[in-house]
Amino acid sequence: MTAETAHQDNVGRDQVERCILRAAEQVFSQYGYRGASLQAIADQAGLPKANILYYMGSKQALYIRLLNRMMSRWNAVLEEITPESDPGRVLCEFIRTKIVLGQRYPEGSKLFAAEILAGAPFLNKYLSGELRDWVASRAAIIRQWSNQGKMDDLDPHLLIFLIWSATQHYSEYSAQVTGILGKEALDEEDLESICQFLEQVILKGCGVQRPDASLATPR
Amino acid sequence: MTAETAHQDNVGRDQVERCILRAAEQVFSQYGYRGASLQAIADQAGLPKANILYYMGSKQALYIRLLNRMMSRWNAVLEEITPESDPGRVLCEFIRTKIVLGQRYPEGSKLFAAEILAGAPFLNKYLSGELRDWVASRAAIIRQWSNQGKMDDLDPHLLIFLIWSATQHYSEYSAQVTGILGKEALDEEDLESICQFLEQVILKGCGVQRPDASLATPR
DNA sequence: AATTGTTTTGACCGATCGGTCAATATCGTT
DNA sequence: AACGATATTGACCGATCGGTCAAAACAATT
Repeated sequence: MTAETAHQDNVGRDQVERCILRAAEQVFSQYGYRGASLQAIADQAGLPKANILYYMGSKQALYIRLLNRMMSRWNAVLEEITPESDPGRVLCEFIRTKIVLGQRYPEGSKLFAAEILAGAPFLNKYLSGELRDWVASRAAIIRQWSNQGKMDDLDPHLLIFLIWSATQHYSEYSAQVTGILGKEALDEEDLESICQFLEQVILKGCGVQRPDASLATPR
Repeated sequence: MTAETAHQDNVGRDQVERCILRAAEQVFSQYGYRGASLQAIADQAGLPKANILYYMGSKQALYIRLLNRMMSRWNAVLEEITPESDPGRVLCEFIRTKIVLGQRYPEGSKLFAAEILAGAPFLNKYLSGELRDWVASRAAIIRQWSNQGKMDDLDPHLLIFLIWSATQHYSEYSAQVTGILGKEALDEEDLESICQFLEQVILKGCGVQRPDASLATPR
């Protein structure tokens, strides 16, 4: 048996839809938009193919719905960052949050990655619109930190890219990481080591002091 | 017109094969193994579909041939590394080489990425075999550098992953990077900035001195 | 029990998939 | 000019693609 089916004992639309979305996320993340088939999604969900279309309308609508859901999951990241924030604390939180998100939604992360690989045909407006603004505003704050002497003078965009890539690696490239480390999967201990490593190297590399718990600013 | 075709004026097998491989690399890198179609590859190469199969045998054989070609391109990286090497020099070369390879073979890089995203169905033996050994041997040398006090005591595997992810980002995620930076493509100047940034942050983050050209060791 | 609206699903559509094959075209050798 | 070897290509195969549709099953209200 592959996954729990929604064939029986469902109570409402929501449960069926969630089941479909979960199945679709798995299939799309593995094979990308074009490589995924509705039949494979239907099999994964334990439903006939026609039922998928009844609930989701079309393959494209289902795919876009998954993309939007994944984007919304990332919206909470780095929301409350200000020029007065402690860079070390913020960067640590950034790294940790990205790692956790990648582990919580590995299929969603891979889905996004596949979309970018394909040239972002459905996301180019988002990338050069909302996301660009998001990055620009955070970059401006990081720039201020540099000017205040809180950290080295670095291109904030490249710093954000560095943290993105270094953290996403462990969800999107999990097949490579586990293959090389010889593990079935990454456990909590591994993830903690990875967070510690990235915090240490990146913060030190930026000339940022690690946040000291005993001297922690209240907020 | 999309690409130069091999339809006319070819001189031999090699040229036709190279034309097919180039077209196939483009299509596979965008859509992954399952999402790519032989018809799309044929159109890209300017040849009838049957001709692709005549030269390559099957879709899978063509795909595996592309994977092998990409792996062989990476073989030269970090070949001549020893415990006596200067860590700063080696890491800089590592970063720079990976960036250059990613720019020279962007489709190949994306092809590899798509294969990993799909769970590495064709590469799992390579990942947990040759590549694991390659990483282990380099990790052992990095470990010795740490013991010699040449750099901080860090998990060498995670350091290699960091450099991989940070550099590959600019080829595999080029759609995201250019979208956010608002550029058509990355030029030489951008790439030099990226190399400088990564060298500075990662080397400093590892406690490695940057190689000073004026004090350069001869080899 | 009858009626109405919502789900479920198998059958089916034209298009495209990877792959085969035989007919044709081209070429090098004699 | 004739011939065997190699390339090229359109036609075709069964399977699968995304999507439609109507009939059946189910649920809820009267």
